[in-house]
Amino acid sequence: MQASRRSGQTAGSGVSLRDTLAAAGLNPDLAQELEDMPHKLVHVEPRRPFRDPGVPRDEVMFVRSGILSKFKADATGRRQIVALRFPGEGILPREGTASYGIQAIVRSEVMVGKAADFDRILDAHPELQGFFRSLIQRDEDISYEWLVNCGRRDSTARVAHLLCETAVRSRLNIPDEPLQNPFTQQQIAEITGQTSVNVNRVLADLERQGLIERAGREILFTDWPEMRRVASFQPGYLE
Amino acid sequence: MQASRRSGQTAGSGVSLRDTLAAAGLNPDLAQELEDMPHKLVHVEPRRPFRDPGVPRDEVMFVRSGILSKFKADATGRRQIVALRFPGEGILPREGTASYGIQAIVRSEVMVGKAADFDRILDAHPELQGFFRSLIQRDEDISYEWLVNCGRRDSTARVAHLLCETAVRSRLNIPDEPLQNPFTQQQIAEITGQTSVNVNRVLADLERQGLIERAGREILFTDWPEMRRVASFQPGYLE
DNA sequence: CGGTTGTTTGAACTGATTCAATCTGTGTGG
DNA sequence: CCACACAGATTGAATCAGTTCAAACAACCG
Repeated sequence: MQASRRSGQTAGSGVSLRDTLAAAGLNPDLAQELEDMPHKLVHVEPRRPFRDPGVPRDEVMFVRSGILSKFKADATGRRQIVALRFPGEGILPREGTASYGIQAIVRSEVMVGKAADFDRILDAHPELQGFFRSLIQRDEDISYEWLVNCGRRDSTARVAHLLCETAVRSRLNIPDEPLQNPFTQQQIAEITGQTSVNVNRVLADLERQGLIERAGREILFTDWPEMRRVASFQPGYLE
Repeated sequence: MQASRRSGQTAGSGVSLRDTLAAAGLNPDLAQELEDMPHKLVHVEPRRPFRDPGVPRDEVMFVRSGILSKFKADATGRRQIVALRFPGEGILPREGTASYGIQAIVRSEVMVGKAADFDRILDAHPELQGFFRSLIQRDEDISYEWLVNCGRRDSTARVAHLLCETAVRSRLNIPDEPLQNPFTQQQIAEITGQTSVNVNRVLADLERQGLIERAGREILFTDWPEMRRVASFQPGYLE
């Protein structure tokens, strides 16, 4: 990672950690120090075990490209995806074991560092705490919004809401730029708490209603205001 | 609050902040310092507006008795409760506005302090950060479990799971001690993402199956192992 | 007593699941 | 270049879990 200090570009493609942190308001020197932390750059293949539930989660992760998912399973083994991490987002280390596992949605590049190294930097710079606290609060807000989504919205709104959130978190220029939909219908089902069969019908519905157009995995938002209304999507919770 | 320094008991009933923090592993001097922070002791009436969504949340809260809920509403106004706070738990301040509102489930005593005062203590004692980080992670784990609950479990399991979690978080001695059920059926519906009518049928079902016995608001777990199985309740996520 | 809030029950309806089959696109090896 | 395998998408029919609407009932309280 040392090479990056001069060029401003780290090895591999994707989002730069330092730039992301700086853009989020962090002191550039601190951002640099975090980027210079010892770490591996891991290429994660989609839908293969990456981190299992119930094991210690003593790593910091930063997504440079692709998408990671946190998932749990109920007693009968049905999977529920409980959180996503887009490029520029990360997963903080935690005490003890994590109840959730981690898998990639699509092929992803992830920086993985040791919790011990991360904590050392955190201890040396108390002003980092407030910064990470507000990142954590955003994640909390997203969880709450997902709970509303699963608990209170009908199947169509749930899928529409996920598409809206995905578009915004992918930093798309909506509605001009099409969304390269990263999810299989099975994954959308695992996020929105339904079956893939129904997701398929809902997507067809959304297209029939003229809210989206699909070409393969590509989704174009042809009526963004109406899409937001159907999804009851208020992007405020994403900041 | 000064009076409490000597007696170890603060004004009003309920859980002591200092004792709770100390029991959670915090240095007793720090626990005392947090307890001595300027604050009001507020009595919150159930199901009346307490804190509205969309306003700044520049307060720390600590629940001494009763139960607080965080709630959101979808576009059509249907409420979803996204988190609960039992005695000994709290709500941390946050930057900007909160997307959720706060209401009491039952009459509650809540210590309410200013974020500025709280942050001052936090800044003076960096070792507090790790402590609060692990509290936040528990809340995150609970959110994730709730997502699994809403997304993947059927109506019976959802209600059963909530009852199990409530019993454990109330620190009951299960199954001997009966749970003084704090929720109306409407509130259970708002937590588990269904209608109060169905909650009523589910509760009747659970009783018919011999998993619980009800007397007014009191619930006795007559077959705790089977109850846990039906709910697929693994209390690990509560620590 | 009347008013309010919460619980219980019934009947009709509907959104989503389940199961199963078919279709499509993509990659692989012969 | 074709045959085959495989993962994902699509469709239909039957079923069912949970909603909706409406009404009755119970408990509590000033």
